[in-house]
Amino acid sequence: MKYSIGKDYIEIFGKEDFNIRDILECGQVFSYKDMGDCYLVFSADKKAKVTETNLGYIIKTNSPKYFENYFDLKTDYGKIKATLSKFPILKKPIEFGKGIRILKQDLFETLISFIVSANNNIKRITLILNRLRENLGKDMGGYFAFPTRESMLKKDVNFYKEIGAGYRAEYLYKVVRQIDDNTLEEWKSLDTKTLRNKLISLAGVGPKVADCVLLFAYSRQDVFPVDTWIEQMYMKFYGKNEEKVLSREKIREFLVQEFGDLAGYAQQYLFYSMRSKEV
DNA sequence: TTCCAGGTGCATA
DNA sequence: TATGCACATGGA
Repeated sequence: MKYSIGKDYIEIFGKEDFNIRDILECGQVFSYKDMGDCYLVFSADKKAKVTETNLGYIIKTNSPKYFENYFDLKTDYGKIKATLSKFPILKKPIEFGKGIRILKQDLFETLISFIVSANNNIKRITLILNRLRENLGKDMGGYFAFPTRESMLKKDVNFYKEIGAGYRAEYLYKVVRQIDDNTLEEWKSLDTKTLRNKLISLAGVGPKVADCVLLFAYSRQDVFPVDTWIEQMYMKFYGKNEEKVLSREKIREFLVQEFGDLAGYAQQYLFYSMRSKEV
């Protein structure tokens, strides 16, 4: 994909491998706002404004280098889609979500966000995360940064309950005490399996949340987050002749095996199309 | 009213 | 290793 970077912008040429709606609404991220004529994207303490143009997109931001990495602009999605399209069940999902790119999100923000996401709905997840930003995030003038671990350490369990986190309040209170400021960054050097186990050891992090953090923040593609939608997808395409429903762990093992190093991408196309009822 | 939302933690066998 | 249940909250 062709793009150019300036001091305060990135210009994307072409729309085949970059569709901001697909990217933001495919379920990998909660920190954005649909403004009608553009999207505002927030990550950690940074902001970008993404507007569609005749030729492609223009991304206005003070941190173009950061968002070049965030949007994973160096990866050739045409190639990934060509390879995955050989799987019959992926043909339609890829056509439907052809503009998806898997983001490289902030580690801490992704961890906290997906802990909040567990057994929750998108609307409420966004609400809780916005309250976190407004109460604990740095005022960046017009928007709030995602809270730092340090700012979250200052609050007790009650605070997290008051902003509507429900029983996840305990998890939030605990998790910021289980890691220090460098932990998540240091874990980057670990292999996927070891890293996954480290994540699962944290409060509020089980297999599904761990896989989401691995995929959407650590850029590990050899994972396959299995949730209610993927469960349905599995039953629809693979589980027809099975006597009893497989456990999520078994489904995960099968799908990682099936798609190998591209499992993460495959998952996102499938998830997006299932949730949009386009399969 | 009941069910569900991108599940996790814990007890039990 | 696998199964069952409780867990806050709000919308459909």
